[in-house]
Amino acid sequence: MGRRPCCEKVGLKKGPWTLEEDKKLVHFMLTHAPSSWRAVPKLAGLLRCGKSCRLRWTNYLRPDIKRGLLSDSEEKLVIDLHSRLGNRWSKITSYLPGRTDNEIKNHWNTHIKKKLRKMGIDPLTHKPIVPSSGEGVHNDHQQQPPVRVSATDRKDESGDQLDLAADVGELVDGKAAHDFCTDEVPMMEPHEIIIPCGTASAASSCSYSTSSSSASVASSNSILENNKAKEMKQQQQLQCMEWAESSMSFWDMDTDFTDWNLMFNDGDGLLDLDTLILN
DNA sequence: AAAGAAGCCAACCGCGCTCTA
DNA sequence: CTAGAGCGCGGTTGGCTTCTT
Repeated sequence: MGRRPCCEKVGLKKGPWTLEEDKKLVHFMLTHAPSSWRAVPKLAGLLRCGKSCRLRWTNYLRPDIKRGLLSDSEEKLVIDLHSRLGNRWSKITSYLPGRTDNEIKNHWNTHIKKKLRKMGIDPLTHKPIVPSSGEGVHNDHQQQPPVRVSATDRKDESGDQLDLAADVGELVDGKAAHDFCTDEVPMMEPHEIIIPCGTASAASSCSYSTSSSSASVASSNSILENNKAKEMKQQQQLQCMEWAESSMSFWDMDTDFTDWNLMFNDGDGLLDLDTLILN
């Protein structure tokens, strides 16, 4: 039995998003609390599939996204997390507030991999590359990459998040033992602790989690739909609407989206939404 | 200045998981 | 218990930009 496509592909637009589409999606997301992504394009007046909308929102349009190059400390954190988690980008991203899994993944593939190789570290295994005669610089066959755990295995990692969080804390404190040579990849110093951009009250008061880039509105909503969370939902929807209303002035001004980077990212990559919104 | 190569990243694809009826 | 719907995730691709010759 073949899997049905996520939506009827006929007549749906693909490829790069236009300014108009972005506007529609952002406006919709800020003014509604959609219960399913499937319904989003229809309700927002977009000729896109729900999946495409979710991707565009989570990877590009979300207000709490921190754009621009990863800082050194972020990069170090990614490297360390990758050595522990492997290619579990969403997991890695959850430790980098404001970053998206797609962004981290791209950055890993285009920058960090090269950097590590240059430093003599195998990006797969995080072990020093041992040049062997007759073969390339890689010794992938000698070292297994971080074990990719199955979903069922992941269930057994119930304490994973907390344990790793503690590890990251240790990492920040410089106490953790590392799989790779710390001489070559300096660890984070305490002063390098990243202050989540989500501390901007505007972003954090909204239901969009800043602790996990993959925490989409949909996932938030699926949680919120839970009876146990109804009360929270009402509260968060109110907060979200407050944010939306206050921020809608952006859209009323015939906003040029190219200015968004400036709006949501200052030179340090830290957001100052409070200032922006309150003004 | 032009052409080709390399780099980069947004977006797509499809699998697997969870939830629900 | 089962099947279907929907979502999240990771891998891959396509096309634009920048660099090199």
